[in-house]
Amino acid sequence: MVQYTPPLDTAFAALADRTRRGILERLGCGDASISDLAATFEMTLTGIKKHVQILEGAGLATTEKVGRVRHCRLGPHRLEDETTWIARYQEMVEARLDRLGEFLERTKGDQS
Amino acid sequence: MVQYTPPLDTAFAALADRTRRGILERLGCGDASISDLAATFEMTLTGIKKHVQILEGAGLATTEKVGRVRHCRLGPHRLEDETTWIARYQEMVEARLDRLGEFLERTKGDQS
DNA sequence: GGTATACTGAACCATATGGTTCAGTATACG
DNA sequence: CGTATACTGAACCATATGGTTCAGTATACC
Repeated sequence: MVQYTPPLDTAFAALADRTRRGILERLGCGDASISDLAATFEMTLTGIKKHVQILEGAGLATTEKVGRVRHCRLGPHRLEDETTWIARYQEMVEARLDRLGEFLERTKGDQS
Repeated sequence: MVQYTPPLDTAFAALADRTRRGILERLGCGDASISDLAATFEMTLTGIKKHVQILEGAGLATTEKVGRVRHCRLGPHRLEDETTWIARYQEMVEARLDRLGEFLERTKGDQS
């Protein structure tokens, strides 16, 4: 079995790390180099590079090497599918609560 | 250092697995037992139980043992913080694109 | 050309993750 | 009481993850 990893997996996994979310927030304030990020998050260049690669793999960051510095920026992925999935989950939870409320409503006058 | 795991980590990590998302979708159609889920996802009871525990830890599912069967249902967590985080990310990406567009607009007439 | 800077890659390490098996325990039911 | 069912827990396993160090390579700058 080839066990293809679905995009939702990679995006959610990328977001499941504090440091990576931090990097994205940092990039929201403007582009940064690997060194910049390493300084900000007190981590080795190699460590930061791995995180950036994961973000890149998930489409949440893009990088471009200019001279000896690699510039990192946000995007291009907008997390549409992830948003949709979560919205559906929220609807399901709501629906469950609605059914519960309905049940309570129905049984309220039913007491013998 | 205690290295406390932030809630966003656990929620996103819980969502980063195909099987766990499948379980949540299944629960959206109605409560299910461990055995039900094991049959649906062709996995051992133990395997399913681990996934359910992770979902429970993330607040995405609740379970209650009645007799010998454990009933699993959705909720209570509504993923509000996760939604908020993603929305902020999306705003940042938009803002980045806006700045880029603005830059292109500004330089368009600037050609020597 | 020589030196400092910025990154890269391989190797390594500890721990986490996603799964299994197998031997229980607890409940239901004839 | 005996047996089937439903789950649980411990042990184990392979691989992934999140980090490091160290030895490069490539670019910038005097």
